[in-house]
Amino acid sequence: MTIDAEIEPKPAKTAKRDTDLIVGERIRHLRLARGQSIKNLASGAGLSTALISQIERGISSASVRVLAKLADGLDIAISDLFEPALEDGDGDRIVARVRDRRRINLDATGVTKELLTPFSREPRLDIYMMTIEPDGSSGQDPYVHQGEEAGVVLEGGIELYVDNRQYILGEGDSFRFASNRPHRYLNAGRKTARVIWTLYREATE
Amino acid sequence: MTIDAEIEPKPAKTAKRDTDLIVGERIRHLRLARGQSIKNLASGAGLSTALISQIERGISSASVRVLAKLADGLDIAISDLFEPALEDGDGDRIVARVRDRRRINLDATGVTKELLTPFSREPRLDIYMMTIEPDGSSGQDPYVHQGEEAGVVLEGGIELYVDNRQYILGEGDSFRFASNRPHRYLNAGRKTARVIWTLYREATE
DNA sequence: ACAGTAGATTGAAGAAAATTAATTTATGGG
DNA sequence: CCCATAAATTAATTTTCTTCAATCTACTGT
Repeated sequence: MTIDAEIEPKPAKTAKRDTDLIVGERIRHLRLARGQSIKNLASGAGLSTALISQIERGISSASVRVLAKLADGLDIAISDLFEPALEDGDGDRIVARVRDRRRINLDATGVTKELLTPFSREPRLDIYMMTIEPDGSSGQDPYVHQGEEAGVVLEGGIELYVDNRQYILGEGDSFRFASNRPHRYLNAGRKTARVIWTLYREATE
Repeated sequence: MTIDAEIEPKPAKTAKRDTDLIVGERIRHLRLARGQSIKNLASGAGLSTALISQIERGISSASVRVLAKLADGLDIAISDLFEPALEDGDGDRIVARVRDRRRINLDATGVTKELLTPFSREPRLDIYMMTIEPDGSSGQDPYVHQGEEAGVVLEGGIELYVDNRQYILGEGDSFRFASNRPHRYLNAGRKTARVIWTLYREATE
């Protein structure tokens, strides 16, 4: 009988070993992005150059105290060092060209909706250009959904209803509200209205 | 309206000495919120009970490696330990009038920034109108902060730099990126540029 | 009330690591 | 080459981290 004294109780530390390296690379990236040398950052943060060198290479695991000093020296929040990396792997583009704009179909009448921001699979912060003809509206039933929205009237005017309250907006006026409050809009004027409309929605997990 | 002449001299060394304690209290709070004992968390995270006790009391400054294990044991992201708790206080207005727009002062040269959306104490989804004169720019050092931003060029053109990559934007072009990627902008053209700039930031405590 | 007991937390000393200061290697102009 | 700047290495010190013992708290039964 073979006695296997080695027991493997731990369920594999998933990618946790790499956290130091990920954080280190993030720090190095941020430092280089603003043209700082290790020595420069070290004096700004009150740390030694050797430590920063090791942290950036993933050899050393920085403590909260050190992270706080580094964040101060880099003028960022500590949490920025741990936010999911969006470095290069994401397929989301940064720029969208005017000729590539997507037109969104709506059941609303007399309304054209164009997505201005680069297309992404996950809805996040998006900007739309809404063109609302006279008598055009979002439809009979108010919208209720997640997220937050805001906008600016560029031309013309609209009537915005939020929680059954009416707001009359002219050129240059703006609005913002949580999207879970019932809302709808209407162009009661004689001129075509153009509105910059922005939406923010959390990524669905 | 009275002009508030109070000056904030310096954000000072914002609570850097207390970061360990703040993080510790956050961990303790999270642990107790799910009815875990130190021992329980220790075995789940693969750490000693004494260490967790010291971290929670602010006596010890946890390293990134330890933070990763704790976050795993608490089933949260590391950044959650540094993000301020968000709350929903809503006394904010829905509409802002064009005549009430607030102008924001910048150290950037040749740039005017106007807040279009209704003012709120907590920054959330905000829309700005940026007017960038020829040769105007965001300044020498790139910005790095939390949140996400997007925008549309209404008139003129700008050069946008994200992660040291250059994007040249003309009228109607748009952009979107996570604000923790180093970014800056510049108007290299001869015409004044006007850009709708939107920002979304989680509520800060 | 009083032991007794079990679970939870804290304290102390040695092992392991992070951190500093000093040195060495590498890189790039005049 | 020589000087200046940046990054990596080495050795000494400080701090974190673990193991284990001690203290504390809450509850049980008599």
